[in-house]
Amino acid sequence: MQSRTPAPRATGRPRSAAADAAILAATRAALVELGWSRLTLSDVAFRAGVAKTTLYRRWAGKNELVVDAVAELFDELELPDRGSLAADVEGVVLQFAAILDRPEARSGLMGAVAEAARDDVLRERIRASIVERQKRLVVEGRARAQERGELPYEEDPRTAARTVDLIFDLVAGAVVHRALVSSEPVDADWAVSLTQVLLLGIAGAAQNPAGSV
Amino acid sequence: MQSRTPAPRATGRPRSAAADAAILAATRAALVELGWSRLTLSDVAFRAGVAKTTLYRRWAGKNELVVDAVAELFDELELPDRGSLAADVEGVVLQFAAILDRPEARSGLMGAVAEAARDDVLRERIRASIVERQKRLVVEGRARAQERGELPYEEDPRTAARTVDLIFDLVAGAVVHRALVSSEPVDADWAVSLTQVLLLGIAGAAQNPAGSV
DNA sequence: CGCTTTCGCTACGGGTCGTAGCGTAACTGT
DNA sequence: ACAGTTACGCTACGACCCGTAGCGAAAGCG
Repeated sequence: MQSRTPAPRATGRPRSAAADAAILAATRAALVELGWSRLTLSDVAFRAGVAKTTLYRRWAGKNELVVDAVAELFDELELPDRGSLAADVEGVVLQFAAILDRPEARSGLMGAVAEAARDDVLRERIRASIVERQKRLVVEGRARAQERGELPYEEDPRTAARTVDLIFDLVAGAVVHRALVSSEPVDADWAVSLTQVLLLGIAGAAQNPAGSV
Repeated sequence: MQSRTPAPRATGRPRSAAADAAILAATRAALVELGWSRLTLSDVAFRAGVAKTTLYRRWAGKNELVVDAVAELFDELELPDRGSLAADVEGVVLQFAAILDRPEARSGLMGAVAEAARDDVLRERIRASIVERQKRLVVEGRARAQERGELPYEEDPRTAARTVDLIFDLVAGAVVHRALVSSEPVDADWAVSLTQVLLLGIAGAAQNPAGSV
């Protein structure tokens, strides 16, 4: 979320926090109207009502700016206790899908990931500000399921971390792939089917025909 | 794979098939060296040894060109019979990961998906030439597992198609997300863990500690 | 009230875009 | 063999955006 200022100096004129918010909002608006490739920093600066040079003082370039602008979208993800692991998974899947339905998330997220293929610093920035922000939901839901007795406890913290990572990539990856690559809708039915496979496995899900409507 | 020529005319000078191959190869080379954003059509034309105008005669723009260039990468995916559903899944996951390890696939695929957020035609092109090309592997592996008795047959073709789509998005999405978003390695251990969750579900995989090494 | 940093503004060279125009090359049908 | 048709290579063009530099003014701190 932080622009890239290493340390806020104690002296001199402070940076306008309002400008930061305006710039990030303008970036999202530009993503909606123009998409990734046509988005220009000149345009963002105009929309935000700041000078173009101010933008370059805070962000190294388009990639970093968009990552920060998109990362904020995932702040609205929550995980209310819906009573069961299955219900929790279905809920978060639909929430996540709603975010990915917004054009600023689609083009911004994928554009940033594309650029990260050749930029180690950007890749780490994505991992820190987007991936970690979402992964907390898995940790939370998992702990809750363990309290309910729906999932076993894992003693070794390394094994536990690996499980969390796996579940996260499975769920988030499936939703992203379905919505953005396969271009098919993530609706309630699909969320139910996904959850069944996740909890029971492929064969188990086929026996229980709840996903077939 | 086809450029965009609606119908090959019977008269006049035919288009050079060699030029097509050279252009697509040059596109991949440019993706490796420059990435998505710095790739220019002028550069691709120079690498391929053709005039820039030739490029614009065959493809509408960068997006379409890259989709075609990247789609060819997935032709090398195969599904040899490894004896069990689990082994088949693990094998294809590692194959898929090997492709996604190549920089031309990383930046090209994600860049195209990013642009597809605001381009219906491009989205359909991705679906047709990349998604469908991969989905055949799921259909094949599934049929094989049904013959082995590892998976139940589904009579309703609509239900069956939905299952295939779900499994495809789960596996492909998980691999893509792990490799490109989470930026963590897709190795044999992870492939085993993924397969276990897919076949047995989360709880079932935790009981069988094969993925913990 | 000096010191420091940010901000808005203007201007600049450099690069890419996508297209137009022309002469030439390649292939087809009569 | 010849006319018809299409693809190709080449050059040139205006338009746009990039990222930076330089300036005076504004906003905090001691």
